[in-house]
Amino acid sequence: MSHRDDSVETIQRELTAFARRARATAARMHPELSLVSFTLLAHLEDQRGCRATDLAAHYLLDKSTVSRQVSALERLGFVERRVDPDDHRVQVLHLTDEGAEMLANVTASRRVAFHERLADWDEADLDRFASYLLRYNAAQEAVE
Amino acid sequence: MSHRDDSVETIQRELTAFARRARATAARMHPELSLVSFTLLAHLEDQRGCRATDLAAHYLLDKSTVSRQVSALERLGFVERRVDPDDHRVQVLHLTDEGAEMLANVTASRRVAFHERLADWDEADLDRFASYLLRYNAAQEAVE
DNA sequence: ACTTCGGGTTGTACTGTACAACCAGTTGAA
DNA sequence: TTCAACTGGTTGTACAGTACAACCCGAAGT
Repeated sequence: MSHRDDSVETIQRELTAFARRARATAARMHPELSLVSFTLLAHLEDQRGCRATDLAAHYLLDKSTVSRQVSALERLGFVERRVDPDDHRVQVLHLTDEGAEMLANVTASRRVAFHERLADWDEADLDRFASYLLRYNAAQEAVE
Repeated sequence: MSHRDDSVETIQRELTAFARRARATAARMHPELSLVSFTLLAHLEDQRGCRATDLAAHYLLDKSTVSRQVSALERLGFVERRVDPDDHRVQVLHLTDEGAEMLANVTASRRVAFHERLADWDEADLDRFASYLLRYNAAQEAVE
């Protein structure tokens, strides 16, 4: 097996290991906000509101899944819906103040965790690692 | 925000994005073998058999979860249990021939997928990406 | 011999997910 | 202008994966 194959094998194995663990780790760290909910809230913040359909398309989720997730987030008071006056079918979703606050808390503690894990990396390595992940995910997105 | 913070932020975001997608992608690619089942089978192959408890410890899963996963894999004919003659409580799990074959098939097609995704990477980048992932996961394991 | 320990299973409950059927607005074409 | 097709969203249903707690059984140490 070539060195190249070897590297691909390692990348495959390690990314898989990471994926397997990620949800459980997130759940342990933030029992109050699942990885998916967190992601959806972050997207809402990022986009300053969007439609449920947009979330579904962006994250490759079924619209029913998004509908239920959003309902849960609404029940928790983290999200509110505003009917679009131009098209009464659509509900534009927005973060509430509580949602924004919760998101900020979770983001902050995630940030701390990541910083700890990466504390002994030098800046050049961090930079390269980040760019590799971006490149990998961009390629992934392109084929899905 | 420093360049360092920026890189950490990106790493966090991209790893999270990857994790979110991994299960769904795996399920689409291999409806016959979930990411978890695949991982368990791979571990069995790697270790040439082990106990359910070992799987639970290694993957931070509850023993009941492993018990059910293993039952499913046994029903599918991919795994067999052999009672340990020295301790009648323990069942040593082994891949069956069908299990090994299925694992080989899935491994092969996963390998192809990863090779495609990484086709235009040069060898030095692959090598560094692999080593970064190893380093990251090793650090992660240490704290869990 | 009795207690405690360790490996494993079962009951139960919850989350995340998909698919299909549906409802309610919107839009375009006959 | 009306009706069919489309679009955004919800609900019914089903399933995988997971955890926790209660339990069973065999092993080990006192």
